[in-house]
Amino acid sequence: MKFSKATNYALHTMLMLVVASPTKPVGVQQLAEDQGVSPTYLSKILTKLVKGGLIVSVSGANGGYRLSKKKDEITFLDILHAIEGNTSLFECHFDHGPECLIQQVMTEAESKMEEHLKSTKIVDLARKIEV
Amino acid sequence: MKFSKATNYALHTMLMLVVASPTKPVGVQQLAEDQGVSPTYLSKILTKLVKGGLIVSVSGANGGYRLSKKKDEITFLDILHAIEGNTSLFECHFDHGPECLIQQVMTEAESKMEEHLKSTKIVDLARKIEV
DNA sequence: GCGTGATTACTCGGATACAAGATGTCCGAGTTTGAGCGG
DNA sequence: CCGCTCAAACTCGGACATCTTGTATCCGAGTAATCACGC
Repeated sequence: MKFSKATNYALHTMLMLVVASPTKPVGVQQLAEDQGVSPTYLSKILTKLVKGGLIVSVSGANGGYRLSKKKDEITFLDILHAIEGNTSLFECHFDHGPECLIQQVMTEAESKMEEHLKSTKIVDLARKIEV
Repeated sequence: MKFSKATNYALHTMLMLVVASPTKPVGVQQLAEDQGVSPTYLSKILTKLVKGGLIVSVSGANGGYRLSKKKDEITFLDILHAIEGNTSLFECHFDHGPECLIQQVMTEAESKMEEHLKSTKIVDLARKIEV
């Protein structure tokens, strides 16, 4: 039970894209170099962000990735769900009655975390950095 | 990023032990049978709970496992930490400055979840069941 | 009846096996930009 | 100067390779209760 490295890469990449120019795409090579990752692997992660609707890819020369929408709409939770999937962290596999009490508690706990991730946007961090 | 099945087994086992008699130990075979798991595997999980100080094992005939302390002290978080370890869920591997802003947000979110797990005790569920 | 030994019912720990997911790498295919070249 | 072609710079997607982790099984060792047997 840990967040994957891919999540870490995705979060940092998104932060870079928010700081960067909104019109000009940033190449995967530069993003990868800044984080010390291979470009091919990073592109796999970014593909998930594309499918999640957070960024768009611009192919061809001078291509790369840029944000797909207004940057003040992107929350941490959006990124997490794009990478890790949006399934529940805990799933009781038994079939003891309609509702497992343990499941309920775990789901509530998860919601507490998600609430916080939903209320925090990356652009907030970007502002702190730019100061 | 998911809680393991072992966590599910551990939580349900702890619930059974809380409901059971506090003096008489419960055998692994019965616990395993109730959950449809192999006894040998479940014993591995319970060993973690023993090391975590939540339960004690009684060897020999009529042996098994029982709670090690007052049952109204055992929280969900105790069990989770015993099984999953008590390391942070998210760890930024870069060394960009003393504190990673992303790390801070993730740690805060995790704390929200842990707060809830810490404030919920298994005995609360046991009371609901016995009604 | 009582002690002693054997049997039985348990847990414990290590070794092992298997499956799935995370983490990367490699390569071919498609796409756009831009340079070069001929008219 | 214009248009065409071609190379270069990109991303995209699938197919692998590897490593770690979760899940699970098997077996021998130790331990305590119980039963059997002999005194």
